[in-house]
Amino acid sequence: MLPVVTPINERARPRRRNRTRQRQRLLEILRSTDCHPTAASLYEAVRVDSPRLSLGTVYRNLDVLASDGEIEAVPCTDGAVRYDGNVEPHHHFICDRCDEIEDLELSLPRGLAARLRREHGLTPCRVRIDFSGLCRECTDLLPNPT
Amino acid sequence: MLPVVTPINERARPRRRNRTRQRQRLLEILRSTDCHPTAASLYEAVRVDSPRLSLGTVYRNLDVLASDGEIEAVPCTDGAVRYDGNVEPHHHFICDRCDEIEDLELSLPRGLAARLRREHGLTPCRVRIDFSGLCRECTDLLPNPT
DNA sequence: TCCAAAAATAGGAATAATTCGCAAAAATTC
DNA sequence: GAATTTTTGCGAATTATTCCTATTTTTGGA
Repeated sequence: MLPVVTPINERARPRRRNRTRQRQRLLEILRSTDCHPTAASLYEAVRVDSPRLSLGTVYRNLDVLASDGEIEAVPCTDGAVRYDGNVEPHHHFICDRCDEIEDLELSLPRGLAARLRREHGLTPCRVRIDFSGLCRECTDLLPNPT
Repeated sequence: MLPVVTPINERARPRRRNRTRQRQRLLEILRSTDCHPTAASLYEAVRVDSPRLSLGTVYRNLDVLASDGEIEAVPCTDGAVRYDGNVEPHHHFICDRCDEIEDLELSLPRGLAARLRREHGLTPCRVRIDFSGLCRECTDLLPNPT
């Protein structure tokens, strides 16, 4: 049984965050790329400079960053979780063949949230739209339809 | 390095599928509920009648059913994968608090696929829109905003 | 109805992904 | 720079999923 929702003033106690080298570095990497790395590949990347970094720290920091809204976790169709340093509202295109994720700046129907609340009684906080199919490169690899 | 895309006529060799009790039962359960169970809870459910069912069989069959288009795998924000017996085009609302998934029949902007192809060179096969936030029940549990 | 071939299963081992616990180290506050 | 709090590294534990293989089930044909 789930607990009753914690009152706003008691939850998310604004615990102080120290600025650590490790967390800083992860954020840096995520912000400097268009890719959507997994925890494991971030681990590899940071370890080049800081071989003592532990995998647990990577996971811990990705959680922290995500819940602070500094990054976004992207669950993929295959169950993998990837991370995105782009927190501007946007959506994704996930390639069925090479699993690459591409950011999509797509205008979306306004008023969708209002409609959900009005017609369904739901309170949406996030909308995630993932298109999947073939990216440009993989489309080009397909045998030409005759 | 990924292999070149297999030509259409060579792939998905129509391997014969036997009709097994186990797979049948999983499909039955998924079709008879609005819930979006995990592999583990399906395992529990089937084991009530068939205690010899193995978890590997559940996973194998969920994969088979999904790739045959009989069910749909729904990757959630927390990384969990849930399964959906409803394969009609629809979207989901995932509650941030109780993790329940609700199907949403929502009309979506037509021509989105065409636009993606035209403007981005992408070939979308599926569009998955997941809204998340609070479901009706969890909205009601929130302390009243003053 | 019985047989042979192919597909699927149970069961368990193996792997992968993620979380946890805790002592030591680092960051922050004063 | 000492006290306090947060974070880390490390390894162990957990969870989710896949893989392996001998056995069983299903199926289509004789």
